[in-house]
Formats: sequence, C-alpha cells, structure tokens
Amino acid sequence: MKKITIKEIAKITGVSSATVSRVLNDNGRFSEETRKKVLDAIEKFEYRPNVVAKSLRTSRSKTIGVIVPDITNEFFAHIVLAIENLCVPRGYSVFICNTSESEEKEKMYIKDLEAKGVDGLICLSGIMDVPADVTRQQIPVVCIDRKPNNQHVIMVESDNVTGGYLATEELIKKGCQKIVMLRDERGVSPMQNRYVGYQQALADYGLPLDKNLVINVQVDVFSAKRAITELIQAGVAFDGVFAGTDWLAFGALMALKEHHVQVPEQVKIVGFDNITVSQFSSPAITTIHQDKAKMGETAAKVLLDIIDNGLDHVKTRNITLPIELIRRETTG
Amino acid sequence: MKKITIKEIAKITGVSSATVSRVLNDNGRFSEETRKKVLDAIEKFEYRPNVVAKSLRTSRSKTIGVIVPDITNEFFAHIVLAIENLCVPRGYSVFICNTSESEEKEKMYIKDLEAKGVDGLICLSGIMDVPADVTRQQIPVVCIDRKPNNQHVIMVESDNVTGGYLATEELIKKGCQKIVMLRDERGVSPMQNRYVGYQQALADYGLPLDKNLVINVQVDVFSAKRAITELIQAGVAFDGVFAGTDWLAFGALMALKEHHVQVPEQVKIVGFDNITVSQFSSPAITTIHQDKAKMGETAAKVLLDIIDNGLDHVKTRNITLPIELIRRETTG
DNA sequence: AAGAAAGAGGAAAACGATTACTCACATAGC
DNA sequence: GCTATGTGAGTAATCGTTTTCCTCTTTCTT
Repeated sequence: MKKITIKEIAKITGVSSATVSRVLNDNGRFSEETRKKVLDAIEKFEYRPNVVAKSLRTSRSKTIGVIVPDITNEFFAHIVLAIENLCVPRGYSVFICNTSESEEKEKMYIKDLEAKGVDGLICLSGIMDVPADVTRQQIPVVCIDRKPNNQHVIMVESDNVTGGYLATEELIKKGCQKIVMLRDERGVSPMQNRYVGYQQALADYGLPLDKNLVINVQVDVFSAKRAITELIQAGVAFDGVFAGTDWLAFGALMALKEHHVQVPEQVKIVGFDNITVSQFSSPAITTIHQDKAKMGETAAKVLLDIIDNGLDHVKTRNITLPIELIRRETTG
Repeated sequence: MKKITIKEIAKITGVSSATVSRVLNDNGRFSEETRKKVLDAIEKFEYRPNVVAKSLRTSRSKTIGVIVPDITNEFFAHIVLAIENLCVPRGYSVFICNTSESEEKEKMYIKDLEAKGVDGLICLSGIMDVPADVTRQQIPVVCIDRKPNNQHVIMVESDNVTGGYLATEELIKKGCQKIVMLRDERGVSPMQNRYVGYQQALADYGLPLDKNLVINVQVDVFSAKRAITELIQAGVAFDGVFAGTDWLAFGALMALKEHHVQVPEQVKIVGFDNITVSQFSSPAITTIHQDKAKMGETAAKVLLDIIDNGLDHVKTRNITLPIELIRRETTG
C-alpha cells in the first residue's frame, strides 16, 4: 500500500492539491461543497499530511526544544511535563534534551535543535551562551529557574529571595538562633537568591551572619549528610538548618538522626522545592513549595506567544512566581 | 543575514550542490581537493544542513519516539535518559511523549509520531493497540517493562518473576510466615509477574497462599499506607510485606511506624525497583534492583538495529534482564 | 446592461536537500 | 591511433506541501 499524499486526495475529489491544502488549513477560499468532499476523502483514505514537507515549505516546525540538566530530577521532570502539557494541545511537539549538567552537551544540543529548525527554546540549564548561535537565527528563548549569563533573556523563576527569607524566618520564629545554610557550591542563580533571602531574614531579626554556618555542598543527599556530620563532629553549635533543596534537607536529617540529635526539638530544618519525599520523611520536612507546573506552563505560554506574535509583543521579560511555606514536622 | 543553504556553499566553492551533498555524506566520488574546499566553506560560513529537507527527500527522520506513562516517575525517567544517551550519539533525536497513563493520549501521540515520520518507537506504557496504525507504516516498535496486548512485539523487561521470587524468599528466609503482597490493581504485566514469583516462592517453601494477604492498591504512597493501616486495624496477622514498588514499600513502612510496629523486628519489608528514596528511608528499604539504564539502552540498541538492518535481522524478540536483591535494613 | 467586485479554484514555483543520469576528460591497453 | 575504463562533477527530477498569481464565473451596483 503506497503512501497517500495530498495529490491523491486532490485526484480523488477532482480538485487541485491547492484546494485540498486550503481546506486543510482553512485558509483561502473554497465552497462548502468542496470542503465536505475533501474532508470526506481525507477521512476515508486516512490521509495524514506530511509534517516534514509542510515544515520545509513553511519553515515552521511546530516544534520546540527543551534543554534540561537532569530529567531524573523530579523538580525538572515536573516542569518539563507542564511544558509538554501546554504545548501539545496547541499543536507543538517538544524535544527534550538532557545535558547531564554538561556545558558541552548543552552546546551540542542547541546546535542540533537549531539545525532541526525548532520554533523556540526553553532552557532550564542556566546555559552560558545562548546568543551567538541562536539569536542570529532569531529563535526565541525562554529560561526557567537558572539565569544565564546573558542578561537580555526572558526568565521565569520562583521568588527565591522571598523563599529564602520565609524559610529562615520560620526557623527564627520557632526559636532558632544559629542557622546553618546548605547551598549549592556551583553558585547557580536560584541558590544565590535563596542565600540573599537568608541574609535578609537574619538581618531583619537582628541575628549575625556567621560565615562558618554557610556551607557549600554538592547537591546530593550524601554531601549534605557529610557536611552536617562534620559540623557535629567539629562541635559547631547550631539549632537550625536551611537546606537549599529538599534532598539536602533529607541528608541533613539523616545526619542528625544518626547522631541522635532530636529533630525538631534540638535542631529544626527547612528545605526547598517541596518534592515528593519531603512530605513522607519522618519527621516530614518543612519546605518552600515551588509551583513547578506553573513555571513550565508560564514559560511555554510566553514562548508560544513570542513565536506567534513576535518578541516585542510580550511585555514582561522577567516573570517571578510566588512561593509558599509548607509547615511540617521538622519545624515542630 | 539570510539563511545559508547547500546552494550557497556550492556557489561559493564553485561546484554544484550535488558535489557538496556528496562531500557532506561522504558518498559518491569527488577529489580530495574539492573535499577540502567544500569543508572549508562549510566551516567558514557555519553552514548546517537543513534536516527537514533532508528528511523529506530521504524519508528518514533520524528521530525516534518514546512513549512513557509518567516522566516524573524516577523509574521511567532513568530509562528514558538511557535511551537518549544511546540514541543521540548515533545521530538520532528522541521525542518523549508523556501519556499520564491515559490510553487516549497514547493513541493521539502514536498518530502524531507516525505523521512526524519517526523511524521507530519505544513504548513503556503497555499500549493496547500498537499495530493497526503503526505496522502498516512499518514503523518498528520495541516495548519496555509493560507487555502490550499484541503478542508479536519485541519486549525488553526485567526478570520480574525471579524478582518476585527473590523478594519473597528473602522474607521467608528471615523468618516471615505471613507475607502480604501489595500489588498494582491494574494488573499490568510486570506486577503480574512479580506476583507469580511470590506464589512460586511460597509454594517452594511450603507456605500457603492466603488471598487475604494479596492486596490490590493504586500505586502511590497513600494507597499503600491506607491498605496496611486497614490490615492492622482489622487485626489481620502478618509479619512480612512484599511491596510491588518501592513507593508502596515506603507507604507500608509509614503505616507500620505510625502504629508502632517495629520494622524489621515485627514486620519485614521488601520493595521493588531500587529508586533513590529506598536507600535513604529509615530503616532503609530492602529491594529488588532493576537496571533501568540497561533496559533503556538495550531497547534503544535493538530498535536502531531493526531500523538499520530490518526486523528479520534481530534474533531474540524477548529480552529479559537480570535483577538483583539489595539487602537493607527492612529485612534486618 | 455594463463594469466592478468577489468567490472558487487551478498551475506552477518555491522550500533545501538527495540521487539517478549524464558527460567530459584522462589514462591505459591493444 | 582508437577504444575501453574510471574518475570527478554537473543537470535535473524528486520528496509533499504551501502559496502566489492567475482565470473564470457569478453577483452586485448604478
């Protein structure tokens, strides 16, 4: 059975392929009668337009690329899912590219997506070098969560400063005086902002900023556990931990339990992200909720808007989404 | 700056576009001299071949589709990542389609991918109806984990029967006599097989199969917790739980803790999958490790093999990957 | 009733590659 | 010197759409 094209449909219905195309795209003029005929034939012969040919002709691929550092990270996975859920119903397909936090892969993927002719790009990786390649081709880019070096890019992010503030404030209000902060050693932008919030809260409540309590770690459970263990063994006094992510909070909790430090009685903990595990740990982890679905959805909306209406059409270049403190057991 | 095509390169180097194409694909004859010239121009003008045009002409898209029920599920995410890691270096791009366990979405995506002209399909969703649409177009399909209704499809899966057996055996050997099994109420194939292993182990060790201890649940923490809680409240006696997934094990553990049942002293637990959380819970969960990376990699390899060499070339239609018991604290 | 406007639809040129045919030329064999 | 062979490279058709011009009716306006 040979592949059925627009020409076959044209022949069958006795019109030209131009007309079939017009019916298909509801564009141009044709009578109601021909519309019916064409649609019937399409139905009957199960004709599906060849997207590749269409894409070549129109130079719009109806495809966007998403560059994500780690799809196995629940946080990113939720954002990516939200992007897909918004784009697919609007006729766009999504290429998901996992960089495994490698800048090299990131570059490779961008070239790749560019060659594929994607209509837009959403970037969660805090990519270093958007413009050189992409802006020349005028491919619109929206970034989520991590801010790239280029300033002129559209950002969607949570209000990390307020998040850091609320987390720290919660600890202070519950009586903590010496609050450890566990943060990403790479200094990516969201973590920086959380740290800013932490500092502000300390200042507002008249607590000193003790640099010894600000610990840079790799973002994984083991590093956090190790860091807190070292703190305990070094005899450093602290009564609160603001962990930059929930997994870090989880690691901290493990270390404390292992050394028979009571949580929340002796030390209180607040995490960040509100991933699944934080509600199920015991004690359950107080955390800052990021609305991942909203982040993905917003970014996708803005991107499609730019694709359809041009960059000038969009008003705000910097969208900050509200966060929320979720009180659980690690703060009593 | 206008887009630069193969013709521009041809004009610049003073050859025809045919020659440029030959150099590009290293196919046909040309002198070393022209090769250099062409490659230089390509480099200099940063020419990137238009994949869409190429795809239209060759009717090979160098693209495969992956249909996954839930990308936010760590288990699937790892498999998908492995697929990507194998395909991309070989020049294939991957469309990841998330069905959210909806059969309707699944169908929609398959049509979509077909229209897009993907060269192959990997399916993790236990899709009901592969063939009607896809086999006509001769698109090769490989399934992972869940077996679809059609029998004649290529499968890659873990040895779930042995997994179920090992899990149950571990519990028995550690002294359990009354072993609850928590399984997926939807009866998807991997879970069925784990159940088969459970039955076999009971039989081999002379324990009766008590249908009251086989509980169908939704696959989430809450359902598992609720189910175990109900068991406790109903006064049903049990001393072991074989949970069909680690999240179920986690839920079971929560319920037991809440009712001050000692784990592993009074009740032992074994999970399945070996996801991140199982090693970090307290007590850490004994589980059956599935090699997710290998699953994805194997499926991708087989698929690309079929794409390149035809279906007849591949020898085995059913690949079963070994699993491994990971002993942790919930079995003492 | 004549001209304008609008409606319906066809022909053919793109879009940017690949590739089956050519063909010119050089070399070799006789 | 003449034919066979091989090599490098060009011509043009093709993939399946969309879209720009046209053309031809039909209807409306005055």
